[in-house]
Amino acid sequence: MAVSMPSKQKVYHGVLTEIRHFINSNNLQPGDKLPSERELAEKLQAGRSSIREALRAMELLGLIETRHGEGTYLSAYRSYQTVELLSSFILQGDQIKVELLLTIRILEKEAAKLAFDRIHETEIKALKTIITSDERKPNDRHAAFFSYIFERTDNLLFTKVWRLMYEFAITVEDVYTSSIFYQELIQLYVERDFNSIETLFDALADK
Amino acid sequence: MAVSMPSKQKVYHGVLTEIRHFINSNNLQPGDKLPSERELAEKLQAGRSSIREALRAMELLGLIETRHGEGTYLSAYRSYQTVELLSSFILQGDQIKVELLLTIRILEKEAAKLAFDRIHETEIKALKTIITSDERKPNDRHAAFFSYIFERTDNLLFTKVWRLMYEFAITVEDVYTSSIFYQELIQLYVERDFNSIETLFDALADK
DNA sequence: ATGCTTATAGTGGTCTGACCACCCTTAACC
DNA sequence: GGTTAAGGGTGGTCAGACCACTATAAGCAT
Repeated sequence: MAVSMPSKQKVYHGVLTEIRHFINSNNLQPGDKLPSERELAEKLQAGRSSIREALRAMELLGLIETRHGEGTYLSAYRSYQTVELLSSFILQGDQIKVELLLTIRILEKEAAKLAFDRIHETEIKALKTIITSDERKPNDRHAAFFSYIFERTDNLLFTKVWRLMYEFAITVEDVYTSSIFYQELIQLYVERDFNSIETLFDALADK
Repeated sequence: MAVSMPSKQKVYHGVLTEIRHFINSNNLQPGDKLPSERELAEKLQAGRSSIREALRAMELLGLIETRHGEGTYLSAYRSYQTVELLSSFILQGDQIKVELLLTIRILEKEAAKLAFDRIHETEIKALKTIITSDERKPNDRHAAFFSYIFERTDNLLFTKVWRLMYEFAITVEDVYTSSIFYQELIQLYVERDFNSIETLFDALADK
């Protein structure tokens, strides 16, 4: 019947919070350097192992990047390696692969619609250039095509979700479609036919 | 000019891979127990601290759950605490909150459409019960309502993405809408009016 | 036999100290 | 001046020691 505060928060959780605080109050940007592990341990009054547990978790989440012999840095984006490793944990059954592809298609469809008002002559020309380029592999061309579209949705979070899932997906399967599809989508932009976007993507799903 | 294999993979990365292997080959299910840290250390020929770094990373990702004095278990879902902590890292600006809400709305709209063919008399009755229940808080009612819908999309991944973002969102803002909205959506199910779902959600976005 | 209490072993949680491998800077050398 | 060597700082890893907590089993009283 103790009245004691639970307060059982693990040290590494606290460290995580402190590091975030440090990043915010010092206004650290991607690429900036964090204090060394030993320094953090002393400053936060914790063992170095606890600091490391927090740091490794952040690393796997793609929030930081550690360079042996140099230090720990705030990273801009999730590293590819991490995504691949994560995907191997999550993408185990065949069912989930189907779901992943379906989900990606949904996101791309909505992006195509969200960006509709921001795609005109200039953008259409850029999109055409992307799909006619023979430089890239099909998956990369698909990524470049939709990256361009997502950038015009004005929704960075939406874009990040898509990108994350896309990177998951290509570790296990192909995502690109027939080149006709891209051309048809572009054609809809040319004709300013918003409502047919839905239909175009639906046809893809039934394939 | 050494020919030596780089092989600079960190131990905790290897541990991660080994653990995944262990889970797969033993066909462990959510709720099952993992070997103890000391046992893993011996089995994988690694220090306990390296094991813990891998485990903590997995924990923050919501893949496992550790219970002090008991052991480590495969977890079914991400723990709430972790989501809250993660969100504090990611959701820093106001802009991203707007984007989050928009993205959630998109996911919910698509779920409402995906589940369309699986929602009839029985399901409609259940949905009505959920929104008339006064037991829950608005955010919980919203979650229950759409959880029910997402469960009928047959896309577990899609559901998980939504749930994750939803848990992010409610740590910083309200997500529920006016109760009229839910009733209108239900009405569309009653009238078997698929095409108006899109319109209904669009109206929500303009609000 | 049944139920309760209490020891005990096993588990995660944390810290310390010690090395190693690596990177960069600086000082010494040629 | 250019090259090389040494040192200090950093992450990477390990071993061992405690502590806190939980479940189980042993012992006790009823």
